[in-house]
Amino acid sequence: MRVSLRCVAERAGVSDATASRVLNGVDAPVARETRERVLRIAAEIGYTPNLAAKALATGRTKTVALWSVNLRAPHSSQVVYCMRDEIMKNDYDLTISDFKFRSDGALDTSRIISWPVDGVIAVDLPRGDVPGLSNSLLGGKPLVSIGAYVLENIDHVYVDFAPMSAAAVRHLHSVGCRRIAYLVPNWFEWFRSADDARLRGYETAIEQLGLEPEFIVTENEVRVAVGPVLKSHIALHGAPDALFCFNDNMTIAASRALREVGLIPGRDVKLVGCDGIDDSADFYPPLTTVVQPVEEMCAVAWTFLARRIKDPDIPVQQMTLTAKLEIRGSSTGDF
Amino acid sequence: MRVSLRCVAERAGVSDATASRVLNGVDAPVARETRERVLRIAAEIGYTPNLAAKALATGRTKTVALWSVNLRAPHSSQVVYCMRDEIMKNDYDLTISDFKFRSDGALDTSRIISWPVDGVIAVDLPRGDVPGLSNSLLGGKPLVSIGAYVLENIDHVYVDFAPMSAAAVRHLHSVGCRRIAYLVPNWFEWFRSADDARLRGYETAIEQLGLEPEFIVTENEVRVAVGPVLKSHIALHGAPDALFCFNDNMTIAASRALREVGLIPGRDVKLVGCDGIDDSADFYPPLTTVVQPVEEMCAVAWTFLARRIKDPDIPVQQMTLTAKLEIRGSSTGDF
DNA sequence: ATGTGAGATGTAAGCGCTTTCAGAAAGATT
DNA sequence: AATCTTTCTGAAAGCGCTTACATCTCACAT
Repeated sequence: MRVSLRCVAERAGVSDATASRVLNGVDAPVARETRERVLRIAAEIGYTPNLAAKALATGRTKTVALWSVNLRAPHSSQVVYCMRDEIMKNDYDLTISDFKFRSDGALDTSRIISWPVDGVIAVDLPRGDVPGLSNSLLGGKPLVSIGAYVLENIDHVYVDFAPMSAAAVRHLHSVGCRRIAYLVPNWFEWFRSADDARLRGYETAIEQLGLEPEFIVTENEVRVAVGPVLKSHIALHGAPDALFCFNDNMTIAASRALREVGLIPGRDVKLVGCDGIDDSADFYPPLTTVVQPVEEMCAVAWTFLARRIKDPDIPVQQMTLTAKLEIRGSSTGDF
Repeated sequence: MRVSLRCVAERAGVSDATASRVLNGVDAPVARETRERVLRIAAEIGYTPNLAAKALATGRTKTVALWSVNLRAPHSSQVVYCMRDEIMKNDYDLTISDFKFRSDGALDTSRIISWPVDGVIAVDLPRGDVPGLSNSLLGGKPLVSIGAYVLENIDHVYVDFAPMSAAAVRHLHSVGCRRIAYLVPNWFEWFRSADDARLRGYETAIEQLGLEPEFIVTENEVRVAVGPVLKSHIALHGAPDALFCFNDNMTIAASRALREVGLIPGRDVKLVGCDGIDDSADFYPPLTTVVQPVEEMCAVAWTFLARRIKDPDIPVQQMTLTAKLEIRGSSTGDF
């Protein structure tokens, strides 16, 4: 039998109500003596409140859900952990989940809706078409999204890759590259339709420089798929001067594949990736990468969520941040 | 106003009890017609149960907490994600949290205890001295731990590094290394006292081979600390033939530092790491590493937890698994 | 007819907590 | 001394759900 509020109350010789007042409201009018007695006894018998009961009674939990597409992806986990700090700093607790998809492919939101949390932060929401999602409320729960795709009508922190992917291409051009290919997963068509900013930046810059766009598209399972696709592309068309990669994992996989066909990554083929994973500077060659302003994203997201929790009726909040290009050996050849 | 069970019941013209029976018990005796009506209406008005209420009423949630030291560490996240699959495969839900420490340094377990979950799986529990933890119950909740340190009296899946770290040392010896140093974080003293199996394996093998043990100990913050420490060690004592590294992150950081002092990792200094992070094969040189049998660990842990949830009084369950040495270029020089 | 039991449903208590409301005690004000 | 405040505390309802237990209705055997 767990120790409940009533246990504390009984031993202290007060009613549940009083015990509850002591254990929660700092401001509640309770005699100093009573308060101390209750606190002492609670500590003595090791009382911990039953959160389910508390949630049921109050409708609040001081907990938010952090919801991510794929926690294992380095970038998601960066955001998730930064967001976690932000949330805990603000004295909320959190629970982290992957998105879950139903068999029909739709996002399964039921769990989030049922679960006793005060709000949800969604990292890299896949597209904007979450059923039941409207106006920053997911089944009545405040929701803020963080990601690199434009979403409308919901609170959203948007990271615009376009300027920096264009900058990356120009940078590659400036170090002498003329055949700059975009290495991208085969959600490609989808990226086109979703107006992916990386793609937009790439195409804009390529055109401005008077170059030819070139795409190397890999199968879904990225890490293992990059090698074969890249190698056969090279066999057919020869190697490009440079690879602009959808993310750093692809850069790393590409790097290995290049070596396997006798090319030195960073020398023979320059490399730029995206996201700035933790190992990027320690990799060999050190990776040039377009990093997202993770801390700022998280801080803004929290602000948005806190505001909406306080008042669900405020207008939609959106903010656009830009990424940053970190230049290292993999694109300069200097390592 | 959220839609509640009662809403469904009212519209269907039945009592809450009946509605509840329909929505839960597959076996409950409800007229086919009634059942269908209730289900239809529930779907129509988009009913989702209030988990807090459910948890309060039943004392169960079909949810387990996954508790980790540092989710961002590659190894933890491997285990966490594998464990996640295992849990979801068994039709449970999960919530993931980092360990939280109180200001006095003790583990803060209150949150886990209060939170409505049926059990907890702790990944890499720091030592065994969790207050309130006894006999696989954490404040009355079933708990299973997964990790590389011996814990007593609690359900535990133990990964024994000793045989494989000894094997790693012998392997390095067999490719010609004679000065094989152990690169380890400065929790070192602690590892000694905790009888760290990596260390034990290392020391055993070194002694058997008649070699001198050599330690390179880094400051807490591993990723940034490895470089300076390793470089100054080399400046003072010259470079060892090989580095046995506490984990793959340290291998990667070491690798960079070696290059910075003009040594080629994998050629001039052989490298073996631990954990088998996702990028280890794609790294340059490809990393030799001692991998843990993550899937098996998770499967066993789930079995343990499921059993204890069903019956909290069964005797302590423990199992020892061994790691596996994956040999790649960083130790053979062949890349 | 009568009894029996299975099947279907409703009633009500209770899970552990918060919170409104009202009442008691104590002090302040006239 | 009577009244009014203020301070403190308890009673009780209710959050949304489950689950014994009670009830009622038939179909069927006797």
